Amino acid sequence: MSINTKEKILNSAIKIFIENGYSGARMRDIADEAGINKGLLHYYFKSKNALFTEVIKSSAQDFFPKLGRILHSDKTFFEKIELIVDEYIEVLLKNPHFPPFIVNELNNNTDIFINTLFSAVSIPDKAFVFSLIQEEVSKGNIKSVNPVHLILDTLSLIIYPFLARPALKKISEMNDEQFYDLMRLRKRTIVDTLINNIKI
Amino acid sequence: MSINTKEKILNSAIKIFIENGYSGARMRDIADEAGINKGLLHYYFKSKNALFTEVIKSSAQDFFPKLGRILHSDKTFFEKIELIVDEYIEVLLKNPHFPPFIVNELNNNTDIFINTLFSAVSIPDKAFVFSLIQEEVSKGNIKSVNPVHLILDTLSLIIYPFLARPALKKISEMNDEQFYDLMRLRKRTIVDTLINNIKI
DNA sequence: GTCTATATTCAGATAGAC
DNA sequence: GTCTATCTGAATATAGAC
Repeated sequence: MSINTKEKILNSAIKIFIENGYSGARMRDIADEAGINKGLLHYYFKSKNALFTEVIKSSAQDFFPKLGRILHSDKTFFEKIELIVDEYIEVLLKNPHFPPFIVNELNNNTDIFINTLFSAVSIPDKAFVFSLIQEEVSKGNIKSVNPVHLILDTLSLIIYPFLARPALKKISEMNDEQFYDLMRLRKRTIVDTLINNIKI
Repeated sequence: MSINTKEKILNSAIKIFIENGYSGARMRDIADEAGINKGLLHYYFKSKNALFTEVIKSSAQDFFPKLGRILHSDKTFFEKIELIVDEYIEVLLKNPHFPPFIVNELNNNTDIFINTLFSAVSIPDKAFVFSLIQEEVSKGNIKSVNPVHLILDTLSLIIYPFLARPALKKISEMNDEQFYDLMRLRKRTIVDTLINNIKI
């Protein structure tokens, strides 16, 4: 069945690319993972590059739309922070290989990668996020902060542990389950750190 | 001159490996960068892998020893935090490609990479860092915190912007110089965030 | 649509002249 | 020590049978 096979290839490609990066992933492995042969792979996707583009588009769908919905919701500012931390970490726990994949491609293939990403999903608008923060400042709800730093703080605290995960596991002699537990506990810690830093 | 050539190769290799990662780096490019040919490259370094090992050893020397010296110094706890943030960011500003390089190799080649790293440089001892933090807690100088989270907070805030650098530059329409200025200002922000979070 | 077999390309490694 | 030329192997991509 045509559609089924294409789906199967795409899912296998997501897995292999995300685990190994572009240059580390082999068409051979993707074909094996999908239970088909290399020829058929090229029948559905003209080239490795074309397949990769589809993978970026498809996998990024899980991440950014959710973020946008929270930012545009009618929750309070502090509730939004809490929701972002909670949901982002949950998504990453389900896709722990995603952050290193993004970092790697972003740094090795910047322009192509960013353009593909931007054309595939809607990234929350910078100006909108800035205005959200500045509004809270002028209302006197939070300290006067540079929005760039607040955004960087938030992303850093959430994402970094997933990038350092192999080192963290090795040094702390953790298994996957223990890493999982640590990150779920860390949600509270991150929210506290962020709020401690901006509350009046 | 033998020694000079070997040095030249090593410096070129550091540059090429760090910019492109292991699988992205080509022996051809390293030879070109060093102004020699591939044959000579293999004369000095038996294989790509052997050369890579030397690169890891050599480049990691800049990072970890400095950290250890600060931790073992006789400064106060808060001064140590300030020094670590300051010096770490300075080193990274001089080597902005280093964090994505480490993250990539760490995630694609975990065991070999970590073993090579540990054999090359002395990473600050986990137990020692923990005891530093716990001592401050029992002295009543800082809140009772889980050392793992404090260490993760610190590393996250310092390192993450260098991993997201290409995206940050693109979204904020920054050039290298502006990124540099942002990170120098950010030192103060990071220290404040960390201390805000642990002070009594 | 799916397969096998083959062509092509490219990077790592070696051999051998100077 | 340094070079050029060549070998080998691996991975992407294509051709063509079924």
